[in-house]
Amino acid sequence: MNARVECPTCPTKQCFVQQHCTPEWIQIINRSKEQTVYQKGQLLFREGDRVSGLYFVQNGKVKVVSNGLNDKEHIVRLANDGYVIGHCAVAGESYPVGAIALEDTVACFLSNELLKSAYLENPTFTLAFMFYYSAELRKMESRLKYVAQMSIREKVAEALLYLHDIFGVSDTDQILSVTMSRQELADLVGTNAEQVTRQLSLFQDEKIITKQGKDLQLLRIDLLRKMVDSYRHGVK
Amino acid sequence: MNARVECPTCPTKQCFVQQHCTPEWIQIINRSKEQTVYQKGQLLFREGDRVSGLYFVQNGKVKVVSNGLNDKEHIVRLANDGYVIGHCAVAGESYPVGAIALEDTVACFLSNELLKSAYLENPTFTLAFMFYYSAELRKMESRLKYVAQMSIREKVAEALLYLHDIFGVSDTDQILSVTMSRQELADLVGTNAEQVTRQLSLFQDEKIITKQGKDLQLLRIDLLRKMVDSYRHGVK
DNA sequence: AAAGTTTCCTGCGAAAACGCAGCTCCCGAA
DNA sequence: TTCGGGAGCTGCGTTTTCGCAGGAAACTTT
Repeated sequence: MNARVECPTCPTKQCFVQQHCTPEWIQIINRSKEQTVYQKGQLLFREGDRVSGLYFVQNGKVKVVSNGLNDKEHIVRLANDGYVIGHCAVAGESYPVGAIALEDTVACFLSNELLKSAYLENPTFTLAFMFYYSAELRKMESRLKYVAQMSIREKVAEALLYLHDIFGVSDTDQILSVTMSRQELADLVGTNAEQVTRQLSLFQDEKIITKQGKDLQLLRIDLLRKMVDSYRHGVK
Repeated sequence: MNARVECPTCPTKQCFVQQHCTPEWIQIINRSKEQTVYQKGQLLFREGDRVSGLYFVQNGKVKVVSNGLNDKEHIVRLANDGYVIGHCAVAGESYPVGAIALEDTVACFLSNELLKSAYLENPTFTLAFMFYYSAELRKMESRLKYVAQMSIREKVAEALLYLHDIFGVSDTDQILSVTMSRQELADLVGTNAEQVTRQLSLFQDEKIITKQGKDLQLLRIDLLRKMVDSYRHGVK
């Protein structure tokens, strides 16, 4: 097993703790945090569990899912290194979603009690969270619009761009840094695996993407973006 | 015209300013705020405008919209008394959405500069915003799931429940406190006016709702909730 | 390398959603 | 009371999406 990562020397620099807490608080949080290694496919928490704190992704990839109709799961959002999972909650609330590791992942758990004190003694920490949630809200509103009005073709394009935004691509050959099954992609955009497959095949015919084994290479991100952008500006 | 409403005596008790700022800060904000009366249909701000602060709805109803394909507008969210509109933004950002009064509305505008000082000197004010945005984010994630996977029937049911949650109904006869056109309902759920009309007619046939002139009376909220809940728990 | 398992691909009929077109109803103005 | 305009309603043909089913490909296990 890997050694525990200590906050003061954590390489995940975008973590709010490192960015916005005083050195003393970084030490306090480091002592109190619960660091866990999750295997691919393992649950960080389950839908319905009592919310008792927040998870900070130190290293890895996580999907946040919610169960819909017919055991169909809906991917609510995806998280990469430095992202926060779980919402700040008032006492007694339970998660409306579950979180599952997409690959081996290290996450740090901070309890609500600890966070509460940290909020009050690190004003910019709180402010950072406020801005973070506000920004996430905006992104979500944006996605809502897409999912509500776009065709399957546009939805799949949007999903690829979303993966690109969150996880990025390899520097050299534009291969998406995350591997998702057709079903997972479908769960992300709200359709079924067949439609996703069909659309990806079409994109491949059009030389917009190429399949490299299980991975996807984005040849023409500009065209993908155009599909969604033309939409965004009301001109098709 | 109506007289200006002063913060210390404002009847909208759920406003964050009144709830979480010190008396001195309530005075400061009261002096600095810009209070405006918007006529029904008037814009608070336009999509693309530079973000320079937040709008607090003192009294009225507002829809936050974003333009999609073919001039189709998408209603991102609805706001009632005490709700906050506009996100906290980093410098230079512009609104991805516009806001339009659904009926005559009084809103107070606070500039980013003022808010910044208020945040730093009223810790619980900041914390309240953080929780607010977090809660809104959760709601939005939930709506995203619905909109992504539900049938038109379920979407319309969800929309009625959403209106019920935000604006409520008259105490005596369960008539929705807000009047929206078929087109606006369609913009809310991401479909077209015809489907909404059809579905509302079906609901009326099933004695789930009744039309009272332009208004809707919700006879069986339990059945509407069941449509969405059964969905939520994966059992149809 | 062969067998087994899982994921992916694709054709096709069924179902849902769309959107036009024509009609009715409601409300305000003359 | 009548007229005109706008919103709402609904029938129907078209398009899109769905989802099953059968086969191909890829990955695992022995």
